[in-house]
Amino acid sequence: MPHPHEHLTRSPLFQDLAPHDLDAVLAAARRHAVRRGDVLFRQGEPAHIVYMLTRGEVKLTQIRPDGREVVLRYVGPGEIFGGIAALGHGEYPVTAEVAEAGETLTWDGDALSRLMERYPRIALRALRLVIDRVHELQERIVELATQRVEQRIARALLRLARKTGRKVQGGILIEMPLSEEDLAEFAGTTLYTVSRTFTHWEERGIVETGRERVLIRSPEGLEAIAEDLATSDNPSAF
Amino acid sequence: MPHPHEHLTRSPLFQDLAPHDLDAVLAAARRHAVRRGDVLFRQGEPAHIVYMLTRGEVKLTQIRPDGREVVLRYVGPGEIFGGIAALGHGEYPVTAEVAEAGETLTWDGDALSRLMERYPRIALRALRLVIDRVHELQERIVELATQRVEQRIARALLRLARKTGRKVQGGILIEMPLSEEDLAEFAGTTLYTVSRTFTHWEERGIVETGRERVLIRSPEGLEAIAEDLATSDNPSAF
DNA sequence: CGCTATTTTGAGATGGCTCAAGCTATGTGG
DNA sequence: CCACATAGCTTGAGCCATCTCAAAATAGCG
Repeated sequence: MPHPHEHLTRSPLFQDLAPHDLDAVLAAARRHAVRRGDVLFRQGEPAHIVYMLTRGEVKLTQIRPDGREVVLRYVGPGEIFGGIAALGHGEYPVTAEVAEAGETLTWDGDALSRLMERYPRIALRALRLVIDRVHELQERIVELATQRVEQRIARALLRLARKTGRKVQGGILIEMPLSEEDLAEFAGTTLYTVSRTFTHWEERGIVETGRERVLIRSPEGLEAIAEDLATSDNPSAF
Repeated sequence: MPHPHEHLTRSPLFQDLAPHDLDAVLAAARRHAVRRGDVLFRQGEPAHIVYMLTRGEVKLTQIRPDGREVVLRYVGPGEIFGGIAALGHGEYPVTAEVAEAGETLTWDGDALSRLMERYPRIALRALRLVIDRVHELQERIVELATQRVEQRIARALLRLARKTGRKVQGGILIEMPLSEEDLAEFAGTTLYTVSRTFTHWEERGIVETGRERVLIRSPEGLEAIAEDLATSDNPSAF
């Protein structure tokens, strides 16, 4: 096994802890392999456990009474999730489904609370992390309230690219199975509109898509759409 | 002057501190009267100061490049704001404007950080508060992504009623000047649609509105609309 | 090699926005 | 105290971006 602190130091949450204290944190954690499709917890369940993803990809969704699903966040390696509930109120506000196989570290919520009282820096770090999430969520609210679907899809893609994109020759590949329906639920639209948008973009050479696969050929083109700049190459399109 | 801890104990942030420690916190704070229209800070300014509102009402908005404004939150007495930025990154992500005159307590962000290291419970409390905000923001994202304008307006009103509503005979009065434009920016729509919606609701006896004034006559009616229950009294309306 | 999940495309309906214009309180200065 | 200005509210007409529903094409998977 590699250095046991490897995964922990990767997370901002534990960044300014001394190695000795990291041991204490690690000792309280458990390790689990997770597979695509696994549901780690469901919206409404009592929240006891805090997760950290070390490999893979997890999708956090909320399901409405009418069955419509909204993706609130894609979680990548090094990120914490579920903690937000386990430290706050009693229930998970979202459902966590594994989008790509990987591995998690888990803590008992109470144990983590105690660690935080002992190591206030963890609490402060956690606070900063959650604050970043607030900013991100606020940004999405503003987007949903003011932007058109095409711009929102562009932004959703760029966000995913930043998180799980890998540079390959010819563009940036989103390294996780991402269906058009997933993307629609992330951008707050329908799979039909995503499909049509992709068709247009493909004609303009901005993306290349396949079954659950997206390759961004022109990040600049996407940015331009996201920022609502006049798209000089074809102003009348759309 | 009344008991000096009065305002502090009102805030959940300092709830489980001993009186002696409260003194330390209060010593680091400054008090200011604020008037309607005052801008406490603007989006993009470097964030040094954390605010707590003890009286009045403050509106937090984000303004888009195109000039459109989105209301992200109404802050009522006892609530903290700005802290989210002062503890995290360097800039305020929103603009804070006083919607109703009142009074603030302010701290220097660094000073509060130090208080948190000294009293980890404050950090944990803060974490819980921010977590609550995350839940609220997530809820709004789901709303914006899935609900119709009428439902969103209903929910926006109910949220405001919970925060600043006062029971009067005949209903619940929102105790702050609230224009239809404000409400539109809060619900993610236009003032025209809000006006039309109010007209319908008024005909159905659900609300009573005046210049910057909203009285909710039938909270149940509003809830029904918010939950998208079939409105039995007039299913074909709208 | 057939089954199922994913994607595409068409046609049609519509919710909500935009723009334009008039209306009505509220406050202000003469 | 009145008349005028201003901010807020209402209403109409038209449009169009996006959703809905239906159906076919495609691509993996077992």
